[in-house]
This record gives sequence, C-alpha cells and structure tokens, in this order.
Amino acid sequence: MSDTPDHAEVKPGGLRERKKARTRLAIRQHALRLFREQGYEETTVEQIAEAAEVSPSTFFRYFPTKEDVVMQDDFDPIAIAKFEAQPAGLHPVAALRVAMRETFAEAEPGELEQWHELIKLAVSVPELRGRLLDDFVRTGGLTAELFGKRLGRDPDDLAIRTVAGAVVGVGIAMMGVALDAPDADFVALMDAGLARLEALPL
Amino acid sequence: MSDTPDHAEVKPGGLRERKKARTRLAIRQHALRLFREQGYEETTVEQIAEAAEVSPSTFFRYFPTKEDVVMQDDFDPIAIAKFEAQPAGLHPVAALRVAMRETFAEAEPGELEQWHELIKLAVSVPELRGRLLDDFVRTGGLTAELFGKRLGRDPDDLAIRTVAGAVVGVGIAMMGVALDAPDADFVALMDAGLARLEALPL
DNA sequence: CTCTCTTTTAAGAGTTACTATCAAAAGGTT
DNA sequence: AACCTTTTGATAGTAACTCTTAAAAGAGAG
Repeated sequence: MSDTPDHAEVKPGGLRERKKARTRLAIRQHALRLFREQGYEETTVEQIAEAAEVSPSTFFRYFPTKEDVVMQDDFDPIAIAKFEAQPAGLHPVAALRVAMRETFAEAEPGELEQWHELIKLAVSVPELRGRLLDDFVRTGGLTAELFGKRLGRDPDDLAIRTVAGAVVGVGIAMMGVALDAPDADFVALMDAGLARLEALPL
Repeated sequence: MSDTPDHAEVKPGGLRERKKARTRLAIRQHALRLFREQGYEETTVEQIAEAAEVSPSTFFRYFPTKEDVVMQDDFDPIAIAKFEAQPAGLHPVAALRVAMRETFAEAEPGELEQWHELIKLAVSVPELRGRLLDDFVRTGGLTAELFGKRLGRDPDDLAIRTVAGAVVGVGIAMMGVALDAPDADFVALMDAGLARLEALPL
C-alpha cells in the first residue's frame, strides 16, 4: 500500500527489464520467421515458444493472444503529434496527409519494410484481418477526436464522424489495392485517396 | 456423372428440406436467445446444441463457426437489385441511398428489429466485430464493382475504389454512432452520411 | 556472501471452438 | 420390402487459450 516498496523496485535499466525486452523480441522474431516460413495458421504457439526457448505459458504472458504478436502499431503516437503540429487553418484531411507523409518519411527503412510485411500478412489471414480492421475503427474514433479538436467542434458531430469514417474507409480500400498490387506504394496510395476526401465539406 | 441421379433426388418441397430449414431455424433462435440471456462468450456451442436438441456436430454442419449463427446478411442481394434498377444518370452514391432506403422500407418490422439487435451484438463482441468488418470489406469490393458497372469504368479505378471505401467507412462510423445512441435510426444516419459523400468527384 | 522478498517462469490440468471419421438412423425411390 | 442417399450422432483429436501453483531468478539488506 505504501509508495515505497520494501524491496526489488523496478529499475529502468535493470537486468530484469533488459531480459524481458530481449525475451519479448525473441518471441516476436521467431514467430514472424515461422509465419513467413510455414504460414500463420500452420504455426502453433507451442512451436513459437519452443523456437524462442520459453514455455507456452510465458508466450501468453508476453502476448495475450497469438494475434498480438503480429499486431502492434508503433506509428499512431508519432502521427498524432505531427497532426497536431500542423497549422490551424489547414483542412483536417490535408493536415492528416502531411502528418502521415512525414511519419513514414522519418521511419527507418527496415522498419517500414517490416511494417509492409506485417500489413500483407494481416490482410491475407482472416483472423488477423478482423483484428486489423478493429484497429482501424479505433483509429477512426481517434481521427474524429483530432478533427474535432482542430475545428473546435464536438467530435460526435455527425459531419466529423462521417469524414473520419470516410478516412478509415479509404484506408481499408487502399489496403485492398495494395494487396492486389504488392509493389504499390501504400503511403502514396493513401495520400492520393485522402486527397479526394478534401472535397468533403466540414 | 449422369444428370439423372439414380435415387433420392433433392425435392424442393420434400420432408428433408423442410426438416433442414426447421433445424436451422431452431438452432439459430435458441442461440440468439441464449446470447441475449447470458451473453455471447458465456454461451457454448454445446449449450446451443442441447437447447436445439441436436448434437454439437450437427450444429457445425449447419453453421461452420459460432460466429456464423449471428452473421448472415439477407439484405445484400435485394439492395443490389434495387441499386441496379436506378436511372443511369444518377450519382452512384445517390443511387445507393435510394436502394438502401427502399430495401429497408420493404423489410418486415420484426426482421428490421432483429437486424438491429444483431448489429448491436456484433458491434459489442470483439470476435464478431472483426467478422462484421470483414463483411464490410467484402461489401466495399461489391460497391466498387457496382459503381464501375454503372459508370462504365474499371472497378479497379482508384477514384472508384476510394469512393467505395469511403462508403464503407461511413457505414462503420454510423454503426459506431448507433451504438452510442441505441435509439438512433440507423438507416437515417446512413442516409445522411452518404449524402455528404455525394460531394466527392467521380 | 547470504538471507529474504519480489517478480518471472514453467508445468499441469482444464475449457472451448472446431475437425475428421465412421457407423447408425431416417428420407426417398423402385 | 429392398436399396441407395442424405443426415445425424458419437467419438477422438487438435490448438488456443485460462487458472493455479510451485520453482527459479533478480535485487536489496545485513
């Protein structure tokens, strides 16, 4: 109950934390490798655990579900900051475009590449696809909030929610396009799609 | 191999077919009742099977997954026909609005009510939500095709896919709104949202 | 270094959705 | 009644989780 634990407090750079991070990374990388080699559904959690040299229970302590190994957005918070940094007069969708372009431009090459691979995996596996879209919906809510803040309006305003929904829809559609044409530049597609949405009144 | 089976052909009005329909209905209704009473996740397939007086294996013969008991659109084919019946000059989104309004206007009151209940269930259960959105994506592809046909253009045209995606996105957003405000008229919301999309160039 | 507290991990058993197989039951035809 | 086909149920098995519990390992205090 006290705010000064008796013993063994969590040190930011302690062995414990480092080991945890290493274990997490190991599980993730072995999982992704196995998914690549033999497919998502064909890979069992047990195999992943074995490859990463941990027990299945440990796997589930790090990732609540098998899906979570694939699903984790690291881009959201960065993109949000960039969005909010745009000049106030800009159309929200325009601001979003700039934020998105900047975010991906700054990402490291390997990171972007892995992100593409994950997207492809997520889109092609039904189980993951559902989850991916779930994330999209969350993003839609977030978008509505950001738009509302920028315009000084209620984020529940129907017009705002409609446009935010359209943004999400374009994201989903472009993901489909990217699936059909694997070499397509997803960021460019997204930018072009969003450009059209700037015609929407707000 | 011949087109005249030796024995036991499928007669449209035979006992077999009627019994199958009855079984299917029984499973579905008992499942939905149990979901209502004790929640989706809390209800096991075994319970449903027992309530419907069939074996678990039979349950899975009728519905490949537990999710499928909830998920089944009966409206799509009707709405498609209505969409294609609209005059050619109309903006695709406008045609879609008319088709949607007519489809729901013709639905029987009980049917619409049950549909609302299913939507609410689907939106609130993560597992079903994923599936619902998957359906939405399928609908997006369908929409792009219908738009393409109507405009005499390639359905893979980026503009068309973008607008179709926006339609889907609005659907998702309005579903969210309907969740927040349970008494809202989903059809009216959808119509209002789509109205805004008519501003998009095509 | 050792004792002790805390966190992390492993092991085990159990639940549930789903698959596969195969024999029994019921529908339908001759 | 004889016979084929479809439907059904029983059984066994897999894999993703969940829960509980005890061992192992990190970290501070003496």
